[in-house]
Formats: sequence, structure tokens, C-alpha cells
Amino acid sequence: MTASRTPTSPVFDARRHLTGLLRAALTSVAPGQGLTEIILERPKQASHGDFASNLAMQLARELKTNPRQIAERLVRELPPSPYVTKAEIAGAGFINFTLTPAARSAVVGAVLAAGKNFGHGPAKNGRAARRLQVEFVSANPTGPLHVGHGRGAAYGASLASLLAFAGFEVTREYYVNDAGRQMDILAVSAWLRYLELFGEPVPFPPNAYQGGYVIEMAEQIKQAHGDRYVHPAEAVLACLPQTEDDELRLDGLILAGKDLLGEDWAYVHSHVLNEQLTDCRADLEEFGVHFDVWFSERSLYDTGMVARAVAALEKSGHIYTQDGAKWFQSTAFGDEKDRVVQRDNGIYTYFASDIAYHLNKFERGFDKVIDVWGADHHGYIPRVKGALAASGADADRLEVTLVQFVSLFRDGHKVSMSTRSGEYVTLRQLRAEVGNDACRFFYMLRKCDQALDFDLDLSKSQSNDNPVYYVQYAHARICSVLAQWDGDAAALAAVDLVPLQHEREYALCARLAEFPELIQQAARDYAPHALAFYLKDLAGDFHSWYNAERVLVDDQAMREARLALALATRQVLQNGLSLLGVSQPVSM
RNA sequence: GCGCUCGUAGCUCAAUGGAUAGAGUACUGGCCUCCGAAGCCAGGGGUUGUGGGUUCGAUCCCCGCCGAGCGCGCCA
Repeated sequence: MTASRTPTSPVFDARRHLTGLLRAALTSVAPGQGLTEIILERPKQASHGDFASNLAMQLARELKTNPRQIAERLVRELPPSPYVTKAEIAGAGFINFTLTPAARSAVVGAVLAAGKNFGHGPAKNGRAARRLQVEFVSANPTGPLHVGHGRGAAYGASLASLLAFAGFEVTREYYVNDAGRQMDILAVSAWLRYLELFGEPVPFPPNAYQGGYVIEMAEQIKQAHGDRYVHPAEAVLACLPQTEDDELRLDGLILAGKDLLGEDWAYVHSHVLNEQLTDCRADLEEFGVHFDVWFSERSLYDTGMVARAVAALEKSGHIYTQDGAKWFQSTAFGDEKDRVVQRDNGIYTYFASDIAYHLNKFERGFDKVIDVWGADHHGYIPRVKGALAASGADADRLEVTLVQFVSLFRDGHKVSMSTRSGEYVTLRQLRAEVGNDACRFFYMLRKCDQALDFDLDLSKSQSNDNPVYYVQYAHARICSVLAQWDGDAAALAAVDLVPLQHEREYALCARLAEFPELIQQAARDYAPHALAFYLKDLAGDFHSWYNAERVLVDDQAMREARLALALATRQVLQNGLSLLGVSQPVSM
């Protein structure tokens, strides 16, 4: 944001340089193909040089010529360059470039010059979306966050940081479902537990919130307000409908609470809401997950936005009435069936407020709105996009990223989890067991559309196997060697890098140079896991080099060049780890 | 039944349509009088579920089949 104009590579941009050379050769060899995109990739094998281009293969069809012949002509027409030692043809027609030692190690100077801004945007597609919103977690404040929410939190937070670093303006938002039936159920659950404390036991419904935290909230209410909210159990039971249906009985209990408590119901309701929200916020803060906006669902009702959104759809002919309810015609937008927005009892559905919410997001001027949802909500996408389209909005501005489930395994068995029954492992428990760093990093070790099996016993008993320690260890090692050197680190930014000529030094430099590209790529794909994998690779390249070559050698030029490389590596480790919310310990 | 997501080494997972599909783990064998061994080096390990199609080229894109998870409520 603030440093988006900071040049990330003031010394030498190999990719840009080679693109220019190829562009010149292309103009000479095939003047009619000037629009062909120049693609440069980093070969997986060191023997294939520093960069490879498939330009000849791209041209093969248009020119109706063997790719290798085209490649030969392109290489012949390449302008001379002081940074390229050779450009050779390989395989089906790749052109492989090998850079000079100075060009290879130049990235070290670039890293040290840019510091914590190395890799920072601006995004390449600068004309496209600029202002982004990432909405994530948004769990109902009806109980502690569980490990599934934790994955959404880690993913959303890392994604938001990644996008911001890539050059976008990012707003992090949590949608608070503070209206609706689930909150009423929580309120009545706490109230029933409260009545139990005063010897007025009403049979606790199986579909009410079972967790121990509900009893704790009941005790808090008792401490603060004594018996103010007590009513005889008989009075409560008298209000209940004669039915075997658990859901109807629960609704009856909610109505009983509202009737008997009158205006005090609002106190119980807001007490349990604030209690859960405060707990949730603290939990996330400890996890390093911050939000810019906590958006209240109820505010959409208070300001009349829900009613306006539905009325607008009605006016434009996308809503019809059937069986006393109002239906949105989402089948017209590819959904499986039409959806109710207002029930026959006049109450709006969650879908109705969600339409208003997303319209509100668009009104706030975001170029792109990214929703991070649990995978079980995938069926919800067509109706929301349909409602946006029906409202005249550009539904493509909404992007929904689905995060697959987390399954916990304990003693080799899958732990059954149910929010209602209170049988689940909380994010707090997980963090306490494996630590915040390992937790954040572990969540990032697979792409979000891959289901995650989390073995609690393994992460507890063998936490040293966690890759996060491998990356952090590289950082600590660098800190250690710099401390032993005890020189002026700032001066290393200007040292001569020519002594860096070993294969492992080239490999490490190439990895550092890859960082800015990786940031843009991962941001484009909404794939923060790519950053975690990159950091593992970077740490691996460092460990290999560090084991093979000694840093603190007698020769001053060599010593300083290697210290500069180590320092640059530490910088990129810091930049990457901080994006993932993982600490960078000086020692371990 | 319909829809969404997925299927890659024994296990856990990577791989902008590119070259011999890569890591970790497990297993085998080496490396500390020397900057941190939470480390490094070497080795065996694969018909990318399956059958077609598009392409100069497919783990990736399209279709069928098999298998797994999830969804299909006037809940959120």
C-alpha cells in the first residue's frame, strides 16, 4: 500500500532483460507475430539454465515450421547481452538462457536494498481490480470456534496479507450473524441453564446448544443479576406446544422466553451475543488474525436494507408469492430451485439478508469481493450470484473460495464433530496443543480445495516433524551466524557479490529472485499455500548451501559476499513468514 | 437421482498446457576436533483411478465410467 512504488529490483531485472532480447529477435525473425506473448519460465533442472522460453514452439503452428529451426533463427537474431553467457536450444525447441555470475547474484543486492518491501507489488494487472474485500470466518457467534473455522481463519488471513503485499488495497471483514434463529436458540439455551441453577429445571432440548460454555454464561448472568430472570419451570412448560417435533418445541421455548422475560429477553440475547463475539475476537487475535470490519447482520434489518433489497427484486419481477411465502426465481439464473426470501410468517430468511449484505458490499466500491466459505456452502453460490445479477449488479465481482473440511484424528480414529452437541475440538485447544506457528503453517500446507486430515496425536507427540520448524530453523541459523560475525549488517548491502559462484549459491539466488514472481502468482490464484511451499524450498536451498559452504571464512571478500547472501535469505524468510502469520525466532 | 469438489510414490501432499511428474515422511547407507545435526549428502521407490477426445505437447482442458467427501430446508 504505502510502499507500492518501492522498486523491488533496482539492480537488475533478468526477466525483463531477457524478454527484451526475445522481443527483438521475434521482430526480426517473424515481424508478423509481434503480438505473441513472451513467456519465460524457470527450468526445474539447473542444467537447463536460468530461464527458458517456449517461444519457438508457440510460433511453430503459425509459421508452419519445425520449432527447432525457429529456435535457431531466434537465437541467431538475439542482440548481444553482457548478462547472458549462453542461449542454447534444447528439447522440442526450448531456448535456455544462462546468465553471468553477476546477473545471477544481483538479486542479493535487490533484496537488501528493498528490505521488508522486497516482493511487494504493485500488481502486474494494475488496470484490473484494485480494491478488494476478503470476508472470512464469519462463524455464527453461538459457541467457540472449532478447527474448521481455524482453517478458514488461517486461509483468509494469509490470503488477505498476500493480496495486500501483492499491491492490492484489502479490507478484511467478518460478517456477524447476530440476527435470526440461531442466536435465539443460544439465548434460550443459556436461559434454560440459568433456570436450572435456580432449581427450575426445564428438560434441556437435544437441539439446543449443549456446550459447557452455555452453563458458564448462565452462571455469569446469575452472578450479575441474581434471580431477576427466573420463572417457574411450570410457567415455561405451559407455553410449549403439544408436539413431538424437536424444532417446533425449541421454537416454543424461544417464544416462552420472549413472553415471560419481556424486555429482559433482549438483555439475555445481547449478553450471550457479546460474550461469544468477544471470545471469538480474542481467539482470532491470539491466532494473529485481524479484521478491519465486523459487519452486523442485524444492521441490515435496522437500516431497512433487507426490505429494500427484496422490494427491488419484487419490482423487477424476480419474486413471486406461493403458499404465503415470497420466492426468488433463482432457477432463472442457473440454480436448482427457487428460494424463499420471506417466509409465510413474514420473517425474512438468511438468504434475504445475504442478498442485502452483498449488495451493500458492492455499494462500498470494492472492485472484487472475495467470500471464503466452508465447502458445505457450495450449493449457496448460484442463488447469491443469481440474486446479485437480478439486482442489476455484476455477479462476477463476487468470487467465492471454498475451503474444504478439516477432519481430526485421535488415536487413529476420526473425531466426530457436531457444533450443536458440543462435541468438537476448538481452535483454542488446537492452538494450545501444537502452537500458533505450527497451526498457521500446517493449515497452509495444502491448497484450500483439498480436504485436510489433521492427526492430533502426531502433531502433539512429534511436533518437531512439523515443517514450520524447518523454515524457522533456517532463520535462526542465519541470525546465529550474523551474531557471531558481529559486523555492520547495513554495510552488506553494498558488497561485491562476484565471489558467489558455487552451484548452491546460484540455486539460492535463483530462489530469492523467484519470490516477487511467486507473490504475484499466488495472489492471482488466491493460493497462499504456494507461499508455504516456497518457504520450505527456500529453507531447503539455504540449508544445503550452509552445509556445503562456510560463511565465516578468512577471505574478506568471500566472507562478506556470503554474509550478504545469508542476510538476503533471512529477509525473504521474514517477508514470507510474516505474511503467513508465523513468527521468525532468532533462536530456537 | 441431480449438483459441487476431489482422486498423483507405502503414507501426507506439490506441480502458470511444457523437457526425465517433484517434496516431506517411512526405509537403507554415509556426514559433527569446524559458523546450530530441529541440519546435510546418496539410494530404492509412479501405467498421475479408468476409457476416450482436443493439442506439436495433458497430472492440468472436454466427455463417459469407477471411487471418496459435501450439498440438495419457509435452517444458518
